[in-house]
Amino acid sequence: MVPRDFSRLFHDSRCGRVFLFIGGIKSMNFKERVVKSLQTILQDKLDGQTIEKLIERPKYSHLGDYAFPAFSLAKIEKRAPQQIALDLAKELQGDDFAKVEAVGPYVNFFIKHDELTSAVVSTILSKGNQYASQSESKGNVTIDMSSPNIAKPMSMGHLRSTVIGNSISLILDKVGFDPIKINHLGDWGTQFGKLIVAYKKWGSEDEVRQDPINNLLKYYVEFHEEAEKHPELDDEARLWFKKLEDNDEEALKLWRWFREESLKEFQRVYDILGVTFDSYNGEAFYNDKMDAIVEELKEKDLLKESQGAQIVDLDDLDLSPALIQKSDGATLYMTRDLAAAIYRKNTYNFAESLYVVGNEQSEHFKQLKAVLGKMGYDWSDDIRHIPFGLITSGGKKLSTRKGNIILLEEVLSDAVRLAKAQIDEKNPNLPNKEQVAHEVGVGAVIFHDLRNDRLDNFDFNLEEVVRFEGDTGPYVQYTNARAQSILRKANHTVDATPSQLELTDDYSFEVAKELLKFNEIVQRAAEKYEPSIIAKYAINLAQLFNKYYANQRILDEDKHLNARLALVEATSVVLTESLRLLGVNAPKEM
RNA sequence: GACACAGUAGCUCAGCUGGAUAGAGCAACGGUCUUCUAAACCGUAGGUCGUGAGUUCGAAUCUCACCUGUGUCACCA
Repeated sequence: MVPRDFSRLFHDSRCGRVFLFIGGIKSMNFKERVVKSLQTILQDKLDGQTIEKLIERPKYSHLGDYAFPAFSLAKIEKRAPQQIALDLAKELQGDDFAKVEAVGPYVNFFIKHDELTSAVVSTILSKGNQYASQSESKGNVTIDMSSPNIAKPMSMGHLRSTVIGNSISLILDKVGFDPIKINHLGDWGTQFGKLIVAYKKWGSEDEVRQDPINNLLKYYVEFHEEAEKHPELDDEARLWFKKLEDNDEEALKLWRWFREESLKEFQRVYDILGVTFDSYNGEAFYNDKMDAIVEELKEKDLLKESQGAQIVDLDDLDLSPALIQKSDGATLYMTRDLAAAIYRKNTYNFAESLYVVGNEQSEHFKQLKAVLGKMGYDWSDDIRHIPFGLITSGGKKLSTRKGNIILLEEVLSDAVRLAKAQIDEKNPNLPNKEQVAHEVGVGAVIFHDLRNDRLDNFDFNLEEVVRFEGDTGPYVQYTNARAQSILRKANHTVDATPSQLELTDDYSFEVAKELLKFNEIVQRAAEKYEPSIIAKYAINLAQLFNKYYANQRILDEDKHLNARLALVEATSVVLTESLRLLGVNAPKEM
């Protein structure tokens, strides 16, 4: 096993050979090597940048590790690309590659297995979980995420925002940003008028104390049912919300109580998920900042009256108008988000401001950006809506009002229970069963949510969500646990000198090539705010490692033992780090 | 109706800025545990990439039209 303070040990014991080590790292850029060798031949025809853009990674490994298509040269030279490829391959023979071969119109480059493996593995072992990290500081990024509504239980819908936002924060942190996670709680609005009315009519203090959220929800659903028959209830609700806004003592007291009880329950779910926040400033927090916004809009001559309401006209941008103030003078969602955006800029001076909110609100965020732009804030360009797809149940949209919800906490506890049953069956002597069951069950749910493109809609299906086989979180965790198990059994301190890490078989080579890709994977995930890129990568790496594991004996006492163990260790580092970036734990045993 | 997002194997989905034979997982069928955790591995079967044009040496990928699904479209968030 590699000791924890491995990197220090490495440098101390090998300072005499630092140059050699640096040489190993430099040669990590194999693509560059391909570009350079082509460039020396093609100087007058194509520049380096063009060549680099043309280089691709073949789909099949029998076609090499990098390939150069000769089509664009064919145009320049007016010759058949097949012929050009043949000529190029002939010229490129030499020590730099294991093989350079023309196949049809392509020149295929084969990297030497031992060279690539040892370069990648030594780099990973020396950097540990800092592999693919960037230290350059890129500034603050606020992330608006989770944002459940007070007095309503967290549903699968909130899971998406929470888990995607959390993963994005981890990914951005890895590439050098300072994420600030903001839970913009839905703790204000007319629904509190409804809730107060419902509580006063049908509720009891005892009930709320016993099971706050479920009973508050019950009142809320009941209100909507009754209000269909008795519309005057809505007027009553509006009245109570007005009281709340006017700091009426009874209304405020109830509001505070509902909020406090709700937060306690949310916290329980966040603890299960392992998610923390830097701010819980929700809608209510901006209450006293609304007038200033309305004033500012007025001053900048952006407000217009329309049908009794105050709007900002966005016709010139092909957007429907942004509603700032209702005809009764009350402010709206948009107004609060304007206040929040400005407050966040002033408080955090963000480089980017992200909103992890469902796709159905994309229009709203376009409007928000547009209004901020019209207000003269050039940083409105730094505001980004990170949308995600809808979760449905039985093909229907989830609606708190109609009582059609999937309780997040129930899903999580089901998942943990099933994970526990799995452990009892497969590994009954495992120490720490409860802890591992928790990590595996919750990991399955989180991973399931992150493995697909954010924007994909999906219909909820418990069996699907808590599956432990195939393309799942537990599969990745299991792969890592097997790797760890080997390292435990080996009881061997890995020597990370590049010359001690050379492997030549195809299975290990495929693993090493995948490990090499981690850098650009992290980069792409950060650029696209897309955790699924990491999740897919983790599955891919796990698949390749499992093939290696199934086909090559690792714990054999021969001269390559150290190299094989080093590859296992490096794989475990990257699998663990991939899972961490998704917000999933990687138990060492399961 | 307008706008947005989507349509790839029976099901759930990959397929990066266009490139060589369209890939995984589930489900089905068959094989692999005296050897490093079988939550795994190997094999078989399964596809008019919604439809039709266009751009290109080359299109699942880009453009346009159409069809289908979902969402949004002024006092909810």
